Amino acid sequence: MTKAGRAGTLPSEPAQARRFGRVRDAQATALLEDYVELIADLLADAGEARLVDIARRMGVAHPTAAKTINRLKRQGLAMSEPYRGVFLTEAGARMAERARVRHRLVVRLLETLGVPSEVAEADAEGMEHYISDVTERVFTQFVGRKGV
Amino acid sequence: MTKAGRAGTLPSEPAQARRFGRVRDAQATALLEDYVELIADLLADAGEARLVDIARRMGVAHPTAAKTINRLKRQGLAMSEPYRGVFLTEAGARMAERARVRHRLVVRLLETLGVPSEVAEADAEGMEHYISDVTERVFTQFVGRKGV
DNA sequence: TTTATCATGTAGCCATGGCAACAATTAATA
DNA sequence: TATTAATTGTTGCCATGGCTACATGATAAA
Ligand SMILES: [Mn+2]
Ligand SMILES: [Mn+2]
Ligand SMILES: [Mn+2]
Ligand SMILES: [Mn+2]
Repeated sequence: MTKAGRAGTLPSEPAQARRFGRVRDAQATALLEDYVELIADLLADAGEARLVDIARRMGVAHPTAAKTINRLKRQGLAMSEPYRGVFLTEAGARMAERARVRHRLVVRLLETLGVPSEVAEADAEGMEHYISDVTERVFTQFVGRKGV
Repeated sequence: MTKAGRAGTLPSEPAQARRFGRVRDAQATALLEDYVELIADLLADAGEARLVDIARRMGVAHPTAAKTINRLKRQGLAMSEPYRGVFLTEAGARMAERARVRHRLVVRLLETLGVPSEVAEADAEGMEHYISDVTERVFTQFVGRKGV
């Protein structure tokens, strides 16, 4: 037996496996997205993105930030000379821009639904990485229809 | 200089660090939540939760699932005897229930906004772990007002 | 121009979460 | 019952993403 049950709430095995696989993929890029987004913001806002500032804003020790930045460089998303600040490649800048758009969209969606700004910012920082293109379009429509 | 800029889009340093810290915390428990939720579903649906089935549904190799289940046991969320299926402790069952509620809520919210069911299920699998209590309440209100 | 401070780099440690390969046990079938 | 198949366990590998401690380079103060 053990196979019968009551046709429960479980999705099909391949479908569920696919979903969890997509979550793993998204998780793998989530941190990189946050880094390039932050670097872009620092460049725009302060003219440079220093390791110390990146580390402080991410809330991690500086060697942790250094390692992640090396990973960005290996993946062709960032560049830097020793003891100089960090810059984004074309690809990095594109990723940052997409991340920024999605970030602000999710914040706006949450605020439109009535979530307080501070909470919206906090929750968006996690949620933003798991939104598909389809959902992104739906969100855009919704915040357009409602708030301005 | 380098400090001036144009009072840009950046949040305060401590606020931003706090947010990223919360994201890291949520990420750390995300996988555990998915496992206990799946185990609960398998128990309800098939009467037992076997390692093979868990691994297949998670889309990972069985040693990967075995390691995660050991972690669940270490954290007092699951129990199992060698070569028998996996069960949840009180704490594990509670976590599963909360995960299940949030999962379905996020799916319903997305569907209510007009996201197709299949996409809603996929996106919810990632988003669900980053929703604060406040946002959860807002979502509940919203789907209550709208849907049904 | 020394000297002190600050920023960056580097090494090594740990836990997580993937994998493949092989061993041992349990269940199914011949 | 004996053999085969399936399940579970175990080991060892890798990359990621945290940390501390220490070395080195650059900047600011004395
Ligand atoms: Mn983020
Ligand atoms: Mn962001
Ligand atoms: Mn999930
Ligand atoms: Mn879930």
